[in-house]
Amino acid sequence: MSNALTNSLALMVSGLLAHAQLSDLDRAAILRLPHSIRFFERGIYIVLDGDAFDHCSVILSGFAFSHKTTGEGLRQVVSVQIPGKIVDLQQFRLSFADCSVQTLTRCEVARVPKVALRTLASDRVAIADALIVSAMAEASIYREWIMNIGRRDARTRIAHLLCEFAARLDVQGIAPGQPYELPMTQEQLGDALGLTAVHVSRTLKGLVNDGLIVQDRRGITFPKWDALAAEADFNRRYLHLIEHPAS
Amino acid sequence: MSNALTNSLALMVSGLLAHAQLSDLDRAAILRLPHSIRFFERGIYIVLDGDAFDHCSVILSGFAFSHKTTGEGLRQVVSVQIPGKIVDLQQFRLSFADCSVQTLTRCEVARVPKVALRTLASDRVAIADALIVSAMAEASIYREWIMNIGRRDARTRIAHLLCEFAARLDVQGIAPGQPYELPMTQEQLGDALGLTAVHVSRTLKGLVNDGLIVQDRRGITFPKWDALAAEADFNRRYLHLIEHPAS
DNA sequence: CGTTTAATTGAAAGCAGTCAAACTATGTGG
DNA sequence: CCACATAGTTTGACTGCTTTCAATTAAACG
Repeated sequence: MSNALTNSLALMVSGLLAHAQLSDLDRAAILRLPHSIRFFERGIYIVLDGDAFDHCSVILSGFAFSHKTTGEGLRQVVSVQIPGKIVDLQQFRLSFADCSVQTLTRCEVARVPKVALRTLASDRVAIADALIVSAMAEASIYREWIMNIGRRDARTRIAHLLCEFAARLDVQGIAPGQPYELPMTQEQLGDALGLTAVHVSRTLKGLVNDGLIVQDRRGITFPKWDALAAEADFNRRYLHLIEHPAS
Repeated sequence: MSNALTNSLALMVSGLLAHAQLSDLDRAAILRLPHSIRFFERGIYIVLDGDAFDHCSVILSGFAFSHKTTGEGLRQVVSVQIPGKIVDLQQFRLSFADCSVQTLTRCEVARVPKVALRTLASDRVAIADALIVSAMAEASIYREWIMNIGRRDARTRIAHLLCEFAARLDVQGIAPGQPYELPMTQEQLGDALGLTAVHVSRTLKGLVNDGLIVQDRRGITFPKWDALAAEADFNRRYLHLIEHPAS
C-alpha cells in the first residue's frame, strides 16, 4: 500500500475528467489516495461475479471487460474498460459484484480501498460528484448497448461498437482517424454484441470490403469516420463526455 | 410547489428502502422535500430525450417506461418504472436526458427540484448513499437486460422480464404468486425485449400452454413460480434488494 | 354499438446460428 | 531457424429462430 508521491493515479483523474470538472486541489487529493499497484496477465479475472471487495480497481494501462454468464453458460460482455476507468465502480456501494471483470490484455491496475474513496468523496463534494457522474454516464452507455443489441442488425451493431470504442479512446488522448488496437478477439466481440464469432467475422469483412474500416492485424483504422458513424447510427451524445481543453 | 405535511413522498421513501437503510430522521427529511404533484394520462411523455430539467420526477402511482429510438425509428425500451422510482435519476447529475420517459398507465408524479435533492443529499450522508445505491442497482438491472437480450432466446427472455417485474413489485408490497397487472402491450413488451409483437404473442402463448403463466385480460399469475424462474434463468440477486422486515 | 386498439394466426422470407473444415497467425521449444 | 502446438479467423453448407406481411379475431372505449 503506497502513499508516496507517485502519479500513478493520474489516469484515474483523467478518467473522471472525461465527465466532470475537477479543481487542482481535487486532482491532487485523488493522486494522494492510498493504493497498491498490481499487474495482471491477459485473461486474468480482476473481479469475480459474487465477490465482495473492500477496494476498487482502476485500470492504469491495458484493457479489460465485464461479463456475465447465463444459466446455459453463454457469455455476455456488458462493458469494455479502458485505462482510467474504475472497473468496479458499481461495487463502490453495492455489497457484491454482479458480474466478473477479466483482462483483455496485460493490465496495470491500482487498488484503492473503498474506505479511502468514501472518505475522499465525503470530504470533497466535487469528487463525489465526479464519481456519481461517471456512474451515470456508465448507465447511459448500458442503455445504448441495450438498444444496440435489441434493435440494430449485426452490421450496424458492430460498427457502433467500433465507433464507441474509438470515441472513448479519443477522450483519453488517442486522436480519431488514427489507427487503434482493438484488444478483443472476434469471439469476444460477438459476446459483447449478442452475436456469434462466425457472424462477426463475416460482417466485419463486409465493413472492410465496403472501405469503412481497415484492418491490420489487431489494428483498426477508420478511413471515413463520418461514413462509418452514419452506418453505425452513432452519436457520441450518450457518452456524456465534456469537451475539455486538453488537460 | 407544496411544502405541507403530506406523505405523498412516502413512496419515494419506500423506493429508496428497497436498496438501502434509512433512519426515521432521514425518512422524515425526504417527506419534507418540496415538490409538486402532477397527473399524466396514459401514453404521455414525462421526459423527452435531450431535455434538461431542473427537477427529478418520482412515480407515486402508475407505471412508466424509458425508451430510446434508433436512427431507423425502431424503439427500444430500456427500463420499466414502478411506483417509488425516480424516473430520471440519471439526470440528477447529467446535463440532459439520453432517453425519453413515457407513461404506461395514468400516473401520479411528484416533481422534486434537483437543488432540493442535492441539498438534502449533501446534508444527509445516508440519503446520498441511498441515491447512489439506487443508481447502481439500476445499472445492475441494465447489465442483466443486456445479457437477457443478447444471449437468451425469446421464451426465456420474456419469462425473465415477467419474473423481474414480479420481484420488483413484490418489494413494493405485492406478494409473489398473487396476480399482478402487467401494464404493457405485447408491442411494448417486444420493444423491451428486442422482439416483435407478433413473436411475443406466440411465445407468451407457449408459456400459457405449458402452464407456467395464467393470463386474465392484463392480469398475470404465476401458478408455479419456481418452474417459471427456472425457465427464465431468473435469480433476483442482480436486483440488489435488501431484505426488510416490512417497513 | 360502432370504432379503435390490441392480440392472434398463417404462410413465406431472411438474418443469424450451427457445424465442420481449412487456413492463418502467434508462440514455444528443440 | 525450423517444427510443432495452440489460438484465432475464414469459409461453406445447412438449419432454424425470428421477422415480415397480411388477414382475422378479440377487447377496450366513448
